[in-house]
Amino acid sequence: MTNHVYDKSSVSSIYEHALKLTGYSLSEITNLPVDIVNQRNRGDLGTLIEKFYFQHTPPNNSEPDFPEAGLELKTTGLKKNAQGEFLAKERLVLTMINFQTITKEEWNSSTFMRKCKKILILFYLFNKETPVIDRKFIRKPMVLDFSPVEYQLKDDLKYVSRIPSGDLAVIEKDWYFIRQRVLDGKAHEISEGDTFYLAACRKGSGGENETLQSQPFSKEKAKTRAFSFKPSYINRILKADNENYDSLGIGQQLDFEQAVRIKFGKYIGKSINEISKTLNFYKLSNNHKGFHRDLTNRILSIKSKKPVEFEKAGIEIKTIRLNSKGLPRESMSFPAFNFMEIIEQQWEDSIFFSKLENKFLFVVYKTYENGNEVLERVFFWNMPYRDRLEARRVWELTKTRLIAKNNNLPAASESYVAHVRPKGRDSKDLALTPSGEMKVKQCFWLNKNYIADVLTSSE
DNA sequence: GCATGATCATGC
DNA sequence: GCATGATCATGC
Repeated sequence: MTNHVYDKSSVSSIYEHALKLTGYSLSEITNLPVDIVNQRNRGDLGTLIEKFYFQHTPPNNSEPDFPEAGLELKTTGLKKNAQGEFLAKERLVLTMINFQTITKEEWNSSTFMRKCKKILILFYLFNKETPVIDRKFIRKPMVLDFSPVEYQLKDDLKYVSRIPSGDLAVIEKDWYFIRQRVLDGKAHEISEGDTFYLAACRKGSGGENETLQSQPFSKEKAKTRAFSFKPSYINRILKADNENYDSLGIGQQLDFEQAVRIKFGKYIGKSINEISKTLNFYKLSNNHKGFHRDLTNRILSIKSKKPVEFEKAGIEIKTIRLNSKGLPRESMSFPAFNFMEIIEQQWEDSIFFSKLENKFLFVVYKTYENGNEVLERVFFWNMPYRDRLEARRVWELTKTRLIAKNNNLPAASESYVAHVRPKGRDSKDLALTPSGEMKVKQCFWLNKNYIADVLTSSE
């Protein structure tokens, strides 16, 4: 058994103790009681770590797990992507949102800050097949500190990762946005996609058993929610190679909406030709399929694929081109999926799922009858929950058919929201299907009629 | 060489 | 005219 070899009132001592877990799983580094090892559902890894590794019982109130040190402990799963990088498996849930009390709080003295001002994060390698006690902590833990930079007198704690003041401003604004929804009696309309880095995610069982909460300024019951960091934000923390990205300067002085307005404002209503001339960027060839997308990046004056703030917030930039009737010319494509992989996957682990959870920046160009194409409007959008359920249905249909060795995948006529279509370089860009047949790579698409409705309803 | 965002082409 | 199939250019 592990002894109390650390000081519960010291962040650095707790951190040093946590550091010794690196490279090991809980079962490797502690002698767990037999009943825990044999238990089928062993429960939450964070709780087990506190109990059996730290020999610590956290207070059952709004204090952090280690009250004397002011430190909250979190464990979170990582997974490897195709490029071999470790990515957050899911959002990092921080603390429950109390609709009754948040309306009376201010950010600096909020329940959130009281509990989460300093967070010790332990990263383990997620694998569905591996029991939680056998999951290895594959990288050094990290302490995330929400204290404003100016209050830090000395920085001798090398492991502390201070949240940059620009990010802190975004997070604070996100927090106030969520509070405002409750003040407006709209807690039931809150969605994870409303905000940028800090989100109000659903918590507890969904479906029929879901328990709903009352809210102070409306009779409507609202879903239980918790504050969380978006996976995209955790991934930025993990990589921290921000110097390779262009920044829009979003932070204390500038928020996302303002930044977008500043960048695009002067070009709204202008023709492609005019914008092209102003930015000295023209079609690179007669058949430059990505021209509008590339022009959009020029408008944002970025060289990287997207601004670093968009990377952190998980914002996807998509261009939509409308015909003279105001209808999208094309459906909207997503990355090609792997036939053999999808049949093993759960919806929540799919690429399509994570893409649809993202926020989108839609950049809309419209061609008028005289042939003039104009930058029409730019706006942020999130797919409503009910439509994500429909997209899920299409995804599940795809999976089911592939498993049944039926390669007729869902067509646009089968769903209001999404369909499956080829996404290859050419007719030779094939991939193996479960039926054994090679088939041109495919991807999920959002139907153009669906996009048309999204545009109409967001006007 | 390949993933990606996107557009082109065809047949009903 | 539209749904579906096919393919393109770019950038890393």
